[in-house]
Amino acid sequence: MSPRITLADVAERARVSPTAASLILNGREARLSADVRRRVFEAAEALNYRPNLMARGLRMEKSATIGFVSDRIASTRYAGPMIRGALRAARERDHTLFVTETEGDLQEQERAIEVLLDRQVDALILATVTGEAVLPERQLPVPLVVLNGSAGPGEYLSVLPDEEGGGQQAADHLVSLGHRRVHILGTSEPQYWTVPVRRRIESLLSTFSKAGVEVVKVSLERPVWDSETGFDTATRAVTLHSPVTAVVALNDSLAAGAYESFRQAGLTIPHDVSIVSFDDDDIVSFLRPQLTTVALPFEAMGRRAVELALNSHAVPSGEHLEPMHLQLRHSTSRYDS
Amino acid sequence: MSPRITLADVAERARVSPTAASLILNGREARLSADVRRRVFEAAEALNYRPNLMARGLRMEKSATIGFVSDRIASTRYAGPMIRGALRAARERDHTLFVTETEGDLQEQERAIEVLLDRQVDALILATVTGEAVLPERQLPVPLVVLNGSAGPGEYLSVLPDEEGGGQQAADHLVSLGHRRVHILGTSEPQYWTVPVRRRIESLLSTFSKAGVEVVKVSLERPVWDSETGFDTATRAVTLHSPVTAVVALNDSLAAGAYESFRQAGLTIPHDVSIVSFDDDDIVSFLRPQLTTVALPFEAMGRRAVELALNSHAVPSGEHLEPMHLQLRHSTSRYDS
DNA sequence: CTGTTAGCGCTTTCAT
DNA sequence: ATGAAAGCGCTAACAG
Repeated sequence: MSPRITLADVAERARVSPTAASLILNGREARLSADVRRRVFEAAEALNYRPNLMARGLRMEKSATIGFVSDRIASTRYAGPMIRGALRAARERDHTLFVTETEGDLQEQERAIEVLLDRQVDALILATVTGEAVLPERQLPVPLVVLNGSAGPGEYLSVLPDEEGGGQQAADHLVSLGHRRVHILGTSEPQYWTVPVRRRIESLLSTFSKAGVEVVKVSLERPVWDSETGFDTATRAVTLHSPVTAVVALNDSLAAGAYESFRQAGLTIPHDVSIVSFDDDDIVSFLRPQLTTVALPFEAMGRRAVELALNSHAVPSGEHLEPMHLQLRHSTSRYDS
Repeated sequence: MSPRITLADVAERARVSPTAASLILNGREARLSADVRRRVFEAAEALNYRPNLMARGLRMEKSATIGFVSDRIASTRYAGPMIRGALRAARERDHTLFVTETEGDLQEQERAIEVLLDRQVDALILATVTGEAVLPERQLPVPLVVLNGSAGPGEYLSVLPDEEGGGQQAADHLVSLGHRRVHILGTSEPQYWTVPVRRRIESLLSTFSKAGVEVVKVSLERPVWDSETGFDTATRAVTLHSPVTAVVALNDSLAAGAYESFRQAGLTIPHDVSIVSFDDDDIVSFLRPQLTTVALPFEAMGRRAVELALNSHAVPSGEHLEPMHLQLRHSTSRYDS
């Protein structure tokens, strides 16, 4: 009933060739006469012409489309901001995102990539929430950027938080407040560490060490960063050792557990114990006093991923680090020995 | 360097016409000889042929694509599960999702819809987090389903949580536990109520009323459902009135605030006061004792939205309600008068 | 400066 | 049972 308006219709109405119409509507009309231009625009307007992007894509061998494949999108709050950042950057560049989720299944990842390539995406973004991506073996016909995952040895582009800078900021903050004895909440055996986690921990350790601050270790009961673990382990850290004056929680869930643990132990934050954390998860809004934490720059990372994906030719492969920022709130205070 | 393998290549290698190859690879080969079939499959396999979905879409005037436009995707945990449900349903049907975010900007919504139509999506899903969608004025060339928003007077399809059923479950639960005097935390002046909210509240009210349970009203200080409000208002409800034995929080954030409020008032959950809530937000995992809450069925809704979108011809327009489910946990107990 | 022609890769009449 | 040819809507060579 509503036959699609095509470029041919516009051209006909403007009494020019499709070529002219195409040129003009795409702003490459330097040469066309003003009168022709006007007629074309008028016709397009009158007919309410909209280009068929599939046809254009077919012809140009470019779809103005990016495939975003994520391991998890719903079950964590990480994916949302990454997608948002990617979406914004894509929109600014007149690209649209195909979004898919693999649910951590490698075979599904392969399948998703195939399908997206069949759709002629111009680039792929492989986002992970775990920090570790498994890359497709084969050579891809389009650029791939790994988002929030280390790239491994290949020639891939990857975008990661600058964990080293983040760790340093957290540690420096506590050092500058005069703390001399701290606990890092969430450390488990090194074999469990993903690359980003390792960087975070090592940066913390090295910064504290340089400042001569003592780090008290309490090994995790389970290598899981949830609030239960935070509760259990913080309790032990407070119970079993001569008191630390500050703790660095390796993520906000651990910190939330620690809050509860300290409350039950009768310890006041930040008066009795300071706490600084990582991630700046939404959940921190429930904590009182408000948690000082080093934010994971997910939105910026998502944005960066599409920027890189669309400029892969002009950009060195390897890791691209996005700065982390300390969110100063109210869970830390000066330690007066 | 790697020239795309086309159907023509496959046909050539199998020494058949493109027509035959197409027919066979699409399983409409009833007529072709077994030998030809074998040759085609072999050739496709050998060349690792993959169809160009843009070309197919152009020809078939069907893209096997759905446009998902959401007002908010990152800043709330609602969108994630809806997208996941939609993603899963789409995948099962060999469709791919374009995802966009409008950030609540109506003009951006129009723009997003235009772009998706230019991309020849077969259907549109308009998801909201607020519960209220503003629909495009004009007649769309493809089916549109409103996700988590009431559809208004138009001929649209919409998917909503069954708030009435959810409200009833929450109220029935408290009634069955013997509570006779409850507070509904989060009610503000009716002019602030969105359609879903109104249904939730009215269902609560009517169920309590039928059971002869007294509902204590405390008007909200601000019409905002966050934990601060929950804290403030719960405090007042406990302070200003003869004690209620149970509260229904209209969402989990309010409940979280109430938890803190009750704790400070020296009230134990569920011993002194029972609390049941709505949403089953991730944040509830931080609450102790664990919160009994009526889950919003977002994933099922997302799934349903694509099912409807792809079968719009065979389905009555109007609202489609997805059941809500009470998650029984540990924040309620029997009231022994 | 402008228009004609061809072709992106696919599916689909329509002949054979 | 099989293939030739047309055409989806667009843009890029190439002529004029």
